[in-house]
Amino acid sequence: MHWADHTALRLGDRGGAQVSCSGITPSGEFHVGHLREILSAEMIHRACLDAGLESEYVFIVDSMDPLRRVYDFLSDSYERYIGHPLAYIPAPGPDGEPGDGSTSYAEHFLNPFLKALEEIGVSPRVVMNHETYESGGFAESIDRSISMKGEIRGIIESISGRELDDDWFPYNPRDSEGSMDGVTITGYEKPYVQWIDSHGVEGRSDIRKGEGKLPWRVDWAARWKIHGITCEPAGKDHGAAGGSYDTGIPICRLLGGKPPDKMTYEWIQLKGMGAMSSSSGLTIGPMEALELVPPQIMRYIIARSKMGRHIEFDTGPSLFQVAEEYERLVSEPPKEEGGMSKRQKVAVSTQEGAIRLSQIVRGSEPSESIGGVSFSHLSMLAQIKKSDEGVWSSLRKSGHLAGEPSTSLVGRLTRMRAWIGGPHFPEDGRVRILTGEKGEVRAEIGQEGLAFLEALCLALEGGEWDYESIGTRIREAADKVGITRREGYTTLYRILLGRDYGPKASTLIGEMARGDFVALASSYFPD
RNA sequence: GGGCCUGUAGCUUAGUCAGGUAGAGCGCCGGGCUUUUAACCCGGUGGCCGGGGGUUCGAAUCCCCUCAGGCCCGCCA
Repeated sequence: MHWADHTALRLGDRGGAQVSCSGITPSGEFHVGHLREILSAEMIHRACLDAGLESEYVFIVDSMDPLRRVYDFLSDSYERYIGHPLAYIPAPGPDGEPGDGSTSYAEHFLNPFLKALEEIGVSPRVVMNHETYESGGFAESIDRSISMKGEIRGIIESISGRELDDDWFPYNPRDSEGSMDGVTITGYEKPYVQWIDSHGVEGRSDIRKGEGKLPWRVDWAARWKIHGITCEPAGKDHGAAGGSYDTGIPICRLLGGKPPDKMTYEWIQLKGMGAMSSSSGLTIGPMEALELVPPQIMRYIIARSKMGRHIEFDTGPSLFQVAEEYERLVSEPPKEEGGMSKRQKVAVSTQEGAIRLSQIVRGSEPSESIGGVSFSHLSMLAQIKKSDEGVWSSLRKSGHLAGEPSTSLVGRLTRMRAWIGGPHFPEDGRVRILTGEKGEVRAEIGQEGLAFLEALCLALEGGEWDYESIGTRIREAADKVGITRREGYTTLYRILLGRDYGPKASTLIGEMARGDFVALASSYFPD
C-alpha cells in the first residue's frame, strides 16, 4: 500500500474530519525541498479523500516569524528589520534594498511559490499565520500558555534538555519599533502583556492582535489545536529526539488540543549534475526544477519514494529514467491478478497509489498526462526540430497527435526545450550530428558500409528531400549493395551520431541540409 | 554526547508498521522482427535481503549487538 493511503487509513481510525497541514517560513526563495513538505501533506490529504474521509489541506505560511539575520541576497538596510515579523517588513528589490512596502517580505517569496503549486495541482487553503494572530485566533492559546507557563517550561526543559532563561516567557511581544528581540516582560493582565524594550520604552501588547507571537515550540502546538490539524509531516530536523515535534505533542494536549502523530520525512538532496557540479558551482535554482520537469513527474518523484528515504533530485540522466518509469506504469497500469502473492499485491497497490497521486487533477485519467508522446521521444524531436510547429507536424505524421496539441503537451515541450538548452541535460540524451570523418567509425562500417553510403549519396543527390523519399532511398541503397536494412541503419547512425542506434534515420537526415549530409557521408570515401 | 533514516539482483528499488515459500523495472544474454521515433515481441541470467546473536514451528520483517553510508539536534522542509 502506498504510504499516503496507509496514513489515510490510520487517520480514519482516529476519526473525524481530517486536516493535513504544511508550514513553511518564507524567509527566502523557496526550493525543491519545500515541494516535499507540501506534497507529503497534500498526497495524504488526497488519499484521505480517496478513502472517503472528509479532509482538507492547509498551508500555513509562517509570516509571523521574525527575520533572523541579513541574508546574502539582502542589503545591509535590512539590519533594522531583524526581529520583525516577515509579514510586516518590505519586500527586497532586485538590488536587495527594501522596497516601498506595497508587497511584504513574506508575500514576495510566497507568491511565485503559490503559482508553482498551482502548476503541480496543489490548491491549499493558505493561512497567513500573522493574520491568525491579528484576528485573535491565538488569543485563547496565548492566555492559556501564560497561565501554564511553568508546565510548558517544564515540558520544554525536560524533553529538549535545554535550559530556558529565567525571564523566559511564552509570548514574545513586538517592541516600540516592531521587533520581537530584547523585550522584557513586566506583567500580564488579560488581554495585555506589559513589557519594556531594549530602548527603555515601556508598552503593552494585546494578545488578540498581531502585537506579538508565541515562541516557535508553543506556536506550533497551538496551531494544531486552533486549526484542528490531524496530520503534519515535518522535516526530519523537527523529528530529532527532544525536537519541536516531541515538545509540541504534550504542549498541544496541555492547551486542550489533540495533536497529530509524529511524522517526519527525509530531505531532498541535490545531486547528480555530473562531476562538474561542485567545481563549476552548478546548482539547481529554487523553482528551476518545475521549469524543466513536467509537473506529473515532479509529483511522481515524491510519490514513488517513501517518506523516510532520501530523494536525490537529479535533473540529469535519472530524470529520463524516472519519466520512463512513470510512462511505463501509466501505459501498462499494474493490475492485481489471481495467484499473486501477498507481496506482489502490496507492490501493485503501492504503484497504483503512486500513479494516482501523481496526477495534477485528482481523479483524472493518468494516461492523459502522457498525451501519447513519451518523454524521450519528445526530447529527440525538440532537438532536431527548431520550431514547435515542426514538432507538432512530426507528431501528426507519426500518429502521436491529432489536431492541435493540448496545453499540457505545449507545456511539456517548453520545459523540454528549457532542459535541453540548460546545463542539466544529460550528454547521453543529446542528439549531436558528427561534423567530419572519425577514424574509429571508418573502421566499424567496413567495405559494405562504404558501398552502401556511396549508393545512398548518389541516390540522394537529386530528388525530393523529405522524410519519406529519404527513407525509401535508404532501403533501396541497402538492398542494392546487398546488406540488411538493419546494417544500413546502423551504418548511418555511426556516421551521424557515432553510435549504433538513434532516432528514425530518415527524420534525422531530413532535418539536415542535403549538402551537409552528402559532405559528411562523402568524407568516408577513399579519394 | 543524544537521536533519526538508510543498507534487498550490476543499477533503481517493492516488501519491514499487522512474521508465513524473496517481487518489479532497468541493464545484461539469447531468439524473433523485409520501413529502427534512443525501438518492439518472446525467453533467460542474476539476490548467504550489510554482518552476528536472540525470540519463534517459521524472521528481509520483531528484540539485542555490530559494521557502513546519509542526516538532525542553533526556527533553514
